[in-house]
Amino acid sequence: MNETTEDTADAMFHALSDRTRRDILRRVLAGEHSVTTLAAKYDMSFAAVQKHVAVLEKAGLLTKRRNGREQLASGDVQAVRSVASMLDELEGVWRGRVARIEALLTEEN
Amino acid sequence: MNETTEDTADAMFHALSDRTRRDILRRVLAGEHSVTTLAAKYDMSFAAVQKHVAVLEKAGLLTKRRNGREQLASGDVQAVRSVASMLDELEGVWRGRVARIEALLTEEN
DNA sequence: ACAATGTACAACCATTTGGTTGTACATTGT
DNA sequence: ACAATGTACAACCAAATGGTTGTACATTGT
Repeated sequence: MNETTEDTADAMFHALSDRTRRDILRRVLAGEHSVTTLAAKYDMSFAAVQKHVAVLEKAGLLTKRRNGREQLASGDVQAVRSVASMLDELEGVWRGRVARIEALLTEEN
Repeated sequence: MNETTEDTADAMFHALSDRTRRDILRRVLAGEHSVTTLAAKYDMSFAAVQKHVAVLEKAGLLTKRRNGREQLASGDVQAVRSVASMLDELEGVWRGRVARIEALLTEEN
């Protein structure tokens, strides 16, 4: 678990901790959307939505590509999976606990 | 996706967005630890660690049980799995995108 | 050439976060 | 009875967060 990994974990979980950002991520995982198109869906300023997109982008959960004057955002499923695998690691720790308890119980003495 | 679900998602992802809290969660998933035992592991005040434990508890990722004057904290693997399933849902959205593209490509016309 | 569109970013503001110290209180051990 | 231990919580503080408005700038359409 190096430092960089923890930094990106911080960024990813933080990005996912806001419901507007999770909703944006759902939309861009389903297909490309321009920032303006996304902004139209929410009851807040364009700048606010643009910031949310930037947070998702910094966390690596979303990428943008230029198309004329539009910025098309797309969800990065690989990044989503990497978050899932962090949780798997946690579940693995728990399984270790259970395994140790089992070992104690079946120990012959 | 009701309101309460989004609230707990907010709380869980937020709780996971701090490396100290993820570390605490790892420890308590591996086995019960008192708050004081946990606090000893980190270079910060007892109160700070106690707050982190409270955040994890509020998010439902950890439960406490009293044992004399100690509070023994234990990780809730079910909660961890529920976070994982939220990510699965997101991945499902992405798979839907791919499926739609595939359908378009194999469409006969 | 110029207006309209799409984006980025700065400056600002209220609230939340992550830390601190100090205090209070219950349980335990002597 | 009293000291030590384990916990909770309030009050405080600096920094980050999530929102706003305003400005600047590139691209497109007429």
